[in-house]
Amino acid sequence: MSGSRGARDGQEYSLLLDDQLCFALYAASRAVTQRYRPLLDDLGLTYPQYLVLLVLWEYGSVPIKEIGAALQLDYGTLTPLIKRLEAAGLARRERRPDDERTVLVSLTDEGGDLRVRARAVPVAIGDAMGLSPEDHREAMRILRTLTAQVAASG
Amino acid sequence: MSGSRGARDGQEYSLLLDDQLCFALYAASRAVTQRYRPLLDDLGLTYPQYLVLLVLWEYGSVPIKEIGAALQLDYGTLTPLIKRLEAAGLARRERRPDDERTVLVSLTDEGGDLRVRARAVPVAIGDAMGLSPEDHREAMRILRTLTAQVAASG
DNA sequence: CACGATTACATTGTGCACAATCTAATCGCC
DNA sequence: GGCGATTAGATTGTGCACAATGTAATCGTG
Repeated sequence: MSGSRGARDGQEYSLLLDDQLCFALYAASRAVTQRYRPLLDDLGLTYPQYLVLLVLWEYGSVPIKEIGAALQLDYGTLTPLIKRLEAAGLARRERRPDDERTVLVSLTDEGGDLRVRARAVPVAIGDAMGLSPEDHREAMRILRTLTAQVAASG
Repeated sequence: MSGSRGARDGQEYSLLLDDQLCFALYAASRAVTQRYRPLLDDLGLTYPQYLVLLVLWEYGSVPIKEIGAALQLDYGTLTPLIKRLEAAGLARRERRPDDERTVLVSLTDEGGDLRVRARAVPVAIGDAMGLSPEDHREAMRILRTLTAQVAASG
């Protein structure tokens, strides 16, 4: 199991796959995304598209930059993604009149209506994760700490 | 088994981005991968390529199927990835003589040598995550629980 | 041994992620 | 008003992820 390896604060860092929190994180993230897939397929969405709609449902009309800030995604990801939402008739893109650099993304009626059908999604996912309320809270706390630390250490 | 959950035992599932553990997980995973990038760039690797090398360093000569089982990745991801490792001179691909269906992946000398330089990577990442030993253990436990539950609920 | 089923892998196509580079609109400052 | 710097966004290219489909080798059973 744990031999002589890099250590700090009594923690050991090996090159063994199963020892790595990073891999556990990466695997968990992909497993959850896969669990989302059949649910989101029914809505005609991918997981990142669903995330963009969460932002739009919450805030209404939003510049792409703010969507990127909320989701930590860049234009290279968002520009084509939002164009696909537009092609699907769920979102609209329009330049802000008083600043033509900014593209405001807003919901069509169809995109707004999807919110009702999406209500069941987080419930189903929360259920599938099968964590106790305490573990759920702990996971949120640790992941936020980790994300903040990792971002700050760059 | 823990039974049904939903909003039922005191947890609430909203459509608000910040409430969602799934998003925290997704964001944390990408943040960690980004933190890996500069470290792995020095080795000429991407994160998934690094994961494949972890498996090879640990087990030596491995069929693609087993690499996929260890990393939970399919052939569509692994076939081109391993071909890039081969093109970089780090890995070799050869058919198993007694079963020509199987492709055994093994390390070149150069791929083996990279292990020494990679030792510093998990240490740096563990350091950047900045979790206490207790939180680190808790995170591993919760993520494994979550991954197992989510996979089983499909 | 024949032959359908299975297995291991490859290929194709779509959609993220993200770095690097580019364009056009706006702002700051004189 | 003129002009360099900044800002918002688009584009291009590489590399995952993963579904769907295809192919060749092997196995199982009669």
